[in-house]
Amino acid sequence: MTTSKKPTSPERPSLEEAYPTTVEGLVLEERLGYALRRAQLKVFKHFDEAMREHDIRPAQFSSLVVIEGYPGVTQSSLAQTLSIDPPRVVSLINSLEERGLAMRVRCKRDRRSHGIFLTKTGEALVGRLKGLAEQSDLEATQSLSEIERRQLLTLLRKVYASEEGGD
Amino acid sequence: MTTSKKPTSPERPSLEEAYPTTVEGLVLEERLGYALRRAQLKVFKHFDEAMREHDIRPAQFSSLVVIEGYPGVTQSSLAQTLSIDPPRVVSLINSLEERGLAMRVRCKRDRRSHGIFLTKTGEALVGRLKGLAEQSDLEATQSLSEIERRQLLTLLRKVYASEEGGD
DNA sequence: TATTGTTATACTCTATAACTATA
DNA sequence: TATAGTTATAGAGTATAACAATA
Repeated sequence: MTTSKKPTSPERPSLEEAYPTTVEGLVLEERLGYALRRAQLKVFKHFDEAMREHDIRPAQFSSLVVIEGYPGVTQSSLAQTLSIDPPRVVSLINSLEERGLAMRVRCKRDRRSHGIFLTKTGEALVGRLKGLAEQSDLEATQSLSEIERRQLLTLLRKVYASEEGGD
Repeated sequence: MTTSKKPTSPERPSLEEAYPTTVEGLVLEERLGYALRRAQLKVFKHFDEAMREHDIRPAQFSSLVVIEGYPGVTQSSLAQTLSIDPPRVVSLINSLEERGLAMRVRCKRDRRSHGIFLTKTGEALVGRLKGLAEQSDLEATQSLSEIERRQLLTLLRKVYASEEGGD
């Protein structure tokens, strides 16, 4: 319970000479957070490669897919859906708008909010991107069978979907 | 194959008025990268809370655990093990050394390299932290049964353990 | 007064290049 | 020359506070 932050003077280990060690097995591999981060790094690396030709970042892709599914979605709703902060949505939509992929349309009923829509260009691109993303996922998880891949997706959803108050 | 980057002038959607939409189901949820990121965010949030009292970041925790398992590990080996870059290891070890948790010992055989060891303080702390981390993982995945949790860990390891050249 | 979107800011994480000291 | 560690730096991603326009 008490904060053990007070550093004692470091005790020198008994041996005088450091010896290089080869790290193989790892207690760390029992930790879920570690496994999640490593797996995510791998999958995202593949994703980056797949999207490089179109210069699309993960958050941009996610935004495009949500806007496609919910044309006219507001920025605040998008922020909530992707669980990112409103300021991030601003630069995100700016980048999509500058590239002619999406556009803001002022809402007449409530002139504070903007609806976001895909342009024709954006619609064409997101269709292609979804195919690339799916292919990238498959390549990144070649070591899994189709059944295992579905199991993994189900388990991950079960983890993040369960809200317990804070989120 | 061709890069469809040339943005055409954005076509205004047919409707004049944007309407707020409620986002519920999501095609995005079929994407592995998205599910991984969301699950990781949740697990890491719990981890942060569990470690706040000791002011320990995920990378610091991982380093402590590896050093505990492999006393005298070199910084380059640690970088490789955690798949982070050497410059990151420097500031990481600096922070641990400043807090009296770990220390560099110059290797006599090859005076370029340092072996890293835990201090007595570091050893005591990492023992406590491992317990907190395990408890945090359990809390973050309350929606999973014990069997499902093991399944998830196995699947994740299978994903990131398979090297295919690039990593 | 509350809400949508925005600006400004800062802090962490990450990646790269260039330097040093040793080999 | 090659390697281990270091320094400096810059780019993402993320989080917060403060502000403008509108309700």
